[in-house]
Parts: sequence; structure tokens; C-alpha cells
Amino acid sequence: MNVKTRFAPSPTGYLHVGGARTALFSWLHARRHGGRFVLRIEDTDLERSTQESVNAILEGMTWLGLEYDEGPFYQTHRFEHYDSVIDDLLARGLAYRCNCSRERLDTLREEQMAAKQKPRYDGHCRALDVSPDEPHVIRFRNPLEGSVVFEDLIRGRIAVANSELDDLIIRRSDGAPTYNLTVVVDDHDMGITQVIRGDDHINNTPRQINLYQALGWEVPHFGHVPMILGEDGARLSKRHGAVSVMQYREQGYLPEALLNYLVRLGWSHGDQEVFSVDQMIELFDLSEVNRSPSTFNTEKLNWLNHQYIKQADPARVAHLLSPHIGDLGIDPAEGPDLVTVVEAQRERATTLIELARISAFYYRDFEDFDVKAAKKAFKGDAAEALAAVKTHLAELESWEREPIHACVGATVDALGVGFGKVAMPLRIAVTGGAPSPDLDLTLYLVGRESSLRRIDRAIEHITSNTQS
RNA sequence: GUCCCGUUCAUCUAGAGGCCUAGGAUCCCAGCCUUUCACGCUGGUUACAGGGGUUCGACUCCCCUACGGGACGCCA
Repeated sequence: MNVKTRFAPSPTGYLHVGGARTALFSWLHARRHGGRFVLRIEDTDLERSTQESVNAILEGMTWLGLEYDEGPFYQTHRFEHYDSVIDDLLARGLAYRCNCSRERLDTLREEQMAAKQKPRYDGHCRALDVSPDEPHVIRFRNPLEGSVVFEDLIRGRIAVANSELDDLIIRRSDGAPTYNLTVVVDDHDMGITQVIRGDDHINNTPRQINLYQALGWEVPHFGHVPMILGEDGARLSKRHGAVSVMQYREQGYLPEALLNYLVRLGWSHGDQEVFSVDQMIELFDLSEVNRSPSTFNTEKLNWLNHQYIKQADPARVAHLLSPHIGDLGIDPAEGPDLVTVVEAQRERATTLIELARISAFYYRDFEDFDVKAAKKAFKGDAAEALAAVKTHLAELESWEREPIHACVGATVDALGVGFGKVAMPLRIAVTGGAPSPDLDLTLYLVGRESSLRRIDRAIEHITSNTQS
């Protein structure tokens, strides 16, 4: 069978992580089975849909690398088609006009709630033959008896009695079709074989299946993925922090890290934690997706991002890092090669923002010494040690790692002290206390001029502090 | 309220009746490594929601309860 899946967001906001994971699962299923992946924009709600949202969703999909084979299709471009389907249902008596007022519907709902019943339309207009000339909506004539049973790809068997369902509106009084109709028409027309979507749609599925059957169409398979909760156990929303996929890019996350985090949320393959996209495609299976909701955990995302920053191609990381360096007001061209800096610093940062921050000292003098580091390093004879090592460094013929290393060693020998007595103050003098790699590499990258200048600054700092 | 769905460490999860004195990962703690910070390595704390069955045996199957979530729109 030719597999075809889709992602069908409504453009009423950005692409959030929940939607992104649903899209990922859907995309993975298509890729895994050599099928096709369709992007469809469900914009039948004219009030809330915006072009900016469409752009934001497209941007998020692109950043994550979830490329689609068909689309984006827009439901607003297909209204004529939906109309013909609705007219057909009407002609065959499978739908009917209803002119119940909103007031009547409201009181009906209230009465049913008061009577501890599930609120639903009572079928008042079913046999009334409302005139097409007066204001009306079109309702689908849902079967009254029996039940709808389907085998969910993730949840297993789900059964709902038709007596629980009511006659849903498929065309509004303004003539616009509604979601439950358009989704069925589109999934059918586009040849979707597996409808993979959030589990907030589980309750819609039985009524949609009734629609498929009324239309004489083959019913696709359904897979409802559980939702993502915030750290407090409530549905993930803005108040939990970043929910937009693009916010993660801004905050210095790598797309493959987010993807890896998302794929492991509700799905696993034994004890494996790190998956390349190719591995996900090879191993992902809908039947292994969990049935319960999972909580979004930024700490684990951070760990994964750290892993990816460490193992990714340094040139690529440097490329992704440069805008963040720029945000600090630094031009990476005016200092050591950014790729080399990335290689030196990457195991010390969990995000690109952090990487930029701890790498700033290579490019410009830091403002202040880290208080704790300075207190620890600048004690005893630190000023003397710095003066001594500066003299040696200033005489160096070539500013390379080996000579720098030898130079520090020579100073240690000359002073007859432990290596740390010289190395510690020197490191803090040059870095200000930021995490840094080998001392000789650090000095080499910072450069001779800046290093010597900063040593002077440190000596000044120490003497002024001890005097006061 | 009614219907649908769910419930293993703080979090993500493994577990398809005996392999479970419940495994891995994140977080946290301790130690090692070390010229800073990290990386890395070693070790540690922490979980089968509760109650009934079924069975020689249940985290695994069934029922009930509790708790959590979703749906109940002329939103999607």
C-alpha cells in the first residue's frame, strides 16, 4: 500500500512543540514506509487564520527539516468542492437544513447539563424540511443506532455508541464548511492513508468515520498521539516558557537536538537516547508510541543540545554561532578563527547563546573578573607570579602554543613554585574567569597583545585591592 | 455532569505472566581525572496509584476505586 500522511495545522499561531512532534511522527511514518507527506493548511476559520501564522509554521517546518512532498494546500481554496459534497449529502437525504436559533441551542444545552446529560443537538429539524430561503445551517444526519469502532494505530480499539453523537453542523449559516467535513473531504481527496494527529481529535473521529461511510469512502487509519504537558502537568502553553519552535532557534538550540528530544517524548527504542534523523526514519514505529501524555523537560533537551553541539561539525556550529556572537556586539572577523574557538569551547556550553557568552573573551576584554575565580586565584604572590610570567611572555619570539607552554613552565621553575601558582592567576587574568581550555591554547587564541594587556590589568587589580 | 482516553523513579522511558532484589537516560549527590570551568569515568538516592480477582506465579491479564487529561462550538 502507498503510505501517505499529512500535517494539517490551522494557521492561528506559530508552530508549537506539540504540533511539531505530531508533524514529526507523521513525517517519520511516511519516510519510514517510503510514502509521501502532505502539508495542508486548515484555514476555514476566516476570523482567526492569518498569513503570518502560515509563514511561521512553514518557517518552523523548514528549520526542523520536515520537508513535505505535496502542498501546502489551503482549505479556503477548496470551498466550491466542499459545497458540492454537502449538496450531494443534502440531495441524498444524509444531511438536512436546520434553522434552530442560537438561543434555542443554548437553552437546550443548559437543560441537558442540568439534567446531568451530555449536551447534544436533539434533532429538532431532522424531519422539518426547512426552506433553503431562510437562514439555516446544514447538519449531517448521524446514525441513531449502533456504534463506531475503530482500531487506533496508537491507542488500539476505541468504540463509541452513535447515541453519544449528535447531528453535527457541516455548513455554517454564512455558507462556510466546518472542520469535521473539510477534514474528511480533504483526507479522502488527498489519498491520506494514515491520519496522525493530536489526541484532542479522538472524540471527533467517530463522527468523521460516519461521514466517510455516508459518502461511501474508504476510511483511513487513525493514530492519535498523546499531548505534551508543561512541567506542572497542565497542557503545555505559553506560560510554561518557550512553546514556539522558532523560540528554540533563538535560544541557541540545534534543530537536530529538538527533533531528537521530541522523538523521544512518547516514543523509545530500547535504551537508545541519541538518534540521527536517518536512524529515526529507520526505527520509528507508531505502534511503539506511548498512550499517555508526557511532560516537557527542558533539562533533558539541554543535555541533548549539549551532545549535539559537541559532536556536530565545528564549521557548522561556528556558522550557527556567529549571529549569537553578533548579538554580543562582537565581529568574529576581528579575532581568532571562530571554528577554532568552537572546537576549544564547545564542551562547555549547552546552548549557542551560552557558547557565545563564554567565548566573548577571545574577542574583547571582559568587563570584570569573576568574583569567585578572582578571589581564589589572586591571592598570595599572584601579582609577582604574573609579573614574572609576563616578562617571559613578552620576550617570546613566536606566539605559538608550544613556546607559550614552555614559557609558563620556565616561570614556574624560576620561581620555584607549583604550576598552579602561576597558571591559575594567569588564566583568570586573561579570561576573567570564563570557562576555558588548556592554558597555552587559551593564551594563543587570545593573542599576545591582549594577553599582555590583560596581565597588566590583573596586576593592577590585585595591587589596588590589597592596598584598599 | 456525560462520554472517551490515560496512570512504572522528580522527568523521559524499558518491561508483551516467571529473565524484575524493576533496566537505561536526564536531574541531583559523592568520588576519580584535572593548571580554571567543563568533558570523561565510577558509584549513589528515587518508581510498578490503591483494592479486589484470574494464575503455581502479575509491573504485565480482568474488574472496581482514586487521580489526571481530553471532548461535549455555526474553533480546529
